[in-house]
Amino acid sequence: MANGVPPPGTADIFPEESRRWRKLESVAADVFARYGYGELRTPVFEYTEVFQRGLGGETEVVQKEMYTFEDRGGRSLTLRPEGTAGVMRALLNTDVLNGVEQRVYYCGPMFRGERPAAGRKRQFHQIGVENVGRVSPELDAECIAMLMHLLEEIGITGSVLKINSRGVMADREPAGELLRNYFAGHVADMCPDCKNRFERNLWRILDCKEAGCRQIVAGAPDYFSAYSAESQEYFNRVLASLDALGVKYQVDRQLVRGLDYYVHTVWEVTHDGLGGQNAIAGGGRYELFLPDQSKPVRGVGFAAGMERLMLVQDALKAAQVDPEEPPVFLVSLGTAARLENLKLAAKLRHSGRRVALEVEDKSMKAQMRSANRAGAVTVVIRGEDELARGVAVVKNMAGGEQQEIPLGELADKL
RNA sequence: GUGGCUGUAGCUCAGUUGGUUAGAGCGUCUGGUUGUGGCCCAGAAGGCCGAGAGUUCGAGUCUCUUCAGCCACCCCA
Repeated sequence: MANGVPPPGTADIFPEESRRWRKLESVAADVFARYGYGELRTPVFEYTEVFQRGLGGETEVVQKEMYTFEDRGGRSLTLRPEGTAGVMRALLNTDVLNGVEQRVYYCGPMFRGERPAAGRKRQFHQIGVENVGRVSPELDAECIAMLMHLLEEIGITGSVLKINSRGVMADREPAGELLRNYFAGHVADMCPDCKNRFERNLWRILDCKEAGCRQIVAGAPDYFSAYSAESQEYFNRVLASLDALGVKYQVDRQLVRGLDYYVHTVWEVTHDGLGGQNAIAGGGRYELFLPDQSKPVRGVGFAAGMERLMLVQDALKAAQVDPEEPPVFLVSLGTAARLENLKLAAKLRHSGRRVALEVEDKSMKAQMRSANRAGAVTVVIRGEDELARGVAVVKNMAGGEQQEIPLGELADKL
């Protein structure tokens, strides 16, 4: 079991790689800040009802992918499968229900009990934003534009934005009726999943990938025309705003998305070269009902899968990391020198420098090797002789030249 | 939940029709005379060959089981 292997669908991220994660997070934070978004950190688990009510009991995520457990107080808790519900729960402590705007972003681990595959982990990480309290097509467009802006800043090119409208809740019935009447005549030819969807989750038939179902879907009536005039106008204004912002999109009437809380605008950003999991980000406008609340929280937002973003960066050879400052390496000859170097290291570190040194008794050759491997640009060498004379030898690794520096001037020369 | 592929040193992998002490490259460590890295050379450490059972005189190699990983379906980010 615990043979250095983490549980299925989880991963250890070692320092070399976690630097990439930090870079991605910091670029995102920087971009979001320009749009007025601040970070909101919420717990990784919530009361189970938060997700059950928030995401809708019919969603597959809720039905079969949640990590739910009981705590010692007998409360049912769930590891968050997505970020929005918890953020909404937290924002109940603000005035969002009265229309006061909140702009927040989050990032961190999410948990879904799926079978792992390329770009799909059980503990995966999302970076997402929520704009809550206001309802406006321009806001939806700005949110989408911000997502595309982020992708641009992290070097992801060639992604495709697909967009659609789910209408408002009141549109579901008439539009759904139109689809139901049409699909009713084709149920016999559908895949087993879609036969089931026909009864329980009609709209999901639209994005079935089964060839037979897609053919049926291709002939489906234009449900958008069954939406209210307001819903149609809302969507058209989103598109107009995107045009104004120069954001390219494809209207895709088959785009439905798996979470039940979406209304009006929904979108998804895909990128090929990821294998089966080609969605790198998705979002939309939502009305989310929380336990004990009669009014829904209204907002718009998106989430991007961090692992997938990095996979795309890999494919594009666009990985970003901040260069590390090379350390000063202290070489010690003898225990007395080592003790002095330990003190010197502490002093330099307190003044902000990166310092590396060998603390085992090693030959000078071995220490120099370590210095080289550590990428040191300057090396400070001290032995009995230097100690006695109050100097240190400073060597430049690139050119190889070295000189003696009095201790008093040492800090300035490094 | 269903299917396919794969499990041999820290890493990437070889291991011939089953045959003695299991290999390479990279990495690590130590040397190549006094206190100097990268390149080169030499040497060393490091593996119950994923686990369990079976066939056999003999299994890294064959069979079964199991676990794990990857990939696909599904679902989604």
